[in-house]
Amino acid sequence: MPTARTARTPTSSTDDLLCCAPLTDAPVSDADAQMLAGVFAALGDPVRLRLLSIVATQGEVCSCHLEGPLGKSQPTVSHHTRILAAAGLIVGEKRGKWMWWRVVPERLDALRRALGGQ
Amino acid sequence: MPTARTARTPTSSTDDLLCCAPLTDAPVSDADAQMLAGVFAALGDPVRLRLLSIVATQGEVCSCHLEGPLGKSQPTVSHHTRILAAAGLIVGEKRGKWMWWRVVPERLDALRRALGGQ
DNA sequence: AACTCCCATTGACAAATGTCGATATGTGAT
DNA sequence: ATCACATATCGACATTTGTCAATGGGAGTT
Repeated sequence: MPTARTARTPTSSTDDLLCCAPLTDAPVSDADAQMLAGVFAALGDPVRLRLLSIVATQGEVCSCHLEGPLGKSQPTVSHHTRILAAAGLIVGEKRGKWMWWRVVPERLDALRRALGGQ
Repeated sequence: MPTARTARTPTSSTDDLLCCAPLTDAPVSDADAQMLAGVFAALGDPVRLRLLSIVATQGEVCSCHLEGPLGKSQPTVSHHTRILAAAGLIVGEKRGKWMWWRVVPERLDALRRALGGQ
């Protein structure tokens, strides 16, 4: 059995509030891995990625405007918005009959930080 | 039915070689969504996140050093390394009996860019 | 009131996924 | 050649996941 190599400096400075330290700096904890995996899993579906991208570029979109571009049924769209919202990637606000969705930029920032690389 | 809001400038400058334009700039294409979702799905499992984090911090790790920390069987570890490698997040090199894994930083960079946010 | 529209929830189903035991392949040492 | 060990693959299984039809609950309109 060989021995390990080239260990890097574990520069875990200040864990940011939104998420966890970069996973390239130190082995991610079990709890952090659980939470992070949940967010990445939310992005691990092409329909949800397109949904998120549409909301991000439009700024604010109601569910009724997603059914068409995504080519999915209304329950399916609702399903995906719920998952993205549970992951903290989008938030919804009900105004009248319509549900307006927008992205949470801080969440995307936190994800980018979690991916390390500075 | 309401109308869309605050469309942002679609500044898709030059699609970088490794991946796609930031999904916050313009609606991601169907093909790009498919590919991106595959990579994110690879990160959407806590065991794989811990595996990747261990490899990233150690610099180079052989499979035999992952079984213990991950608390998973040898076939399961092999399964996860295969998925991460297929996603282009790690690469393996066989030296003697051992398989050495290391991360592909460019792939993480591409992912961070895909998440947009400057 | 009744009607229409938007959205969430439920139930069902096929498909994909994570896990492990058993087995196969390959490498190095004796 | 034989043995020991590291890894990959196969088969099986339970669980999760993506999808839609059907239904229910609100909100606005007539």
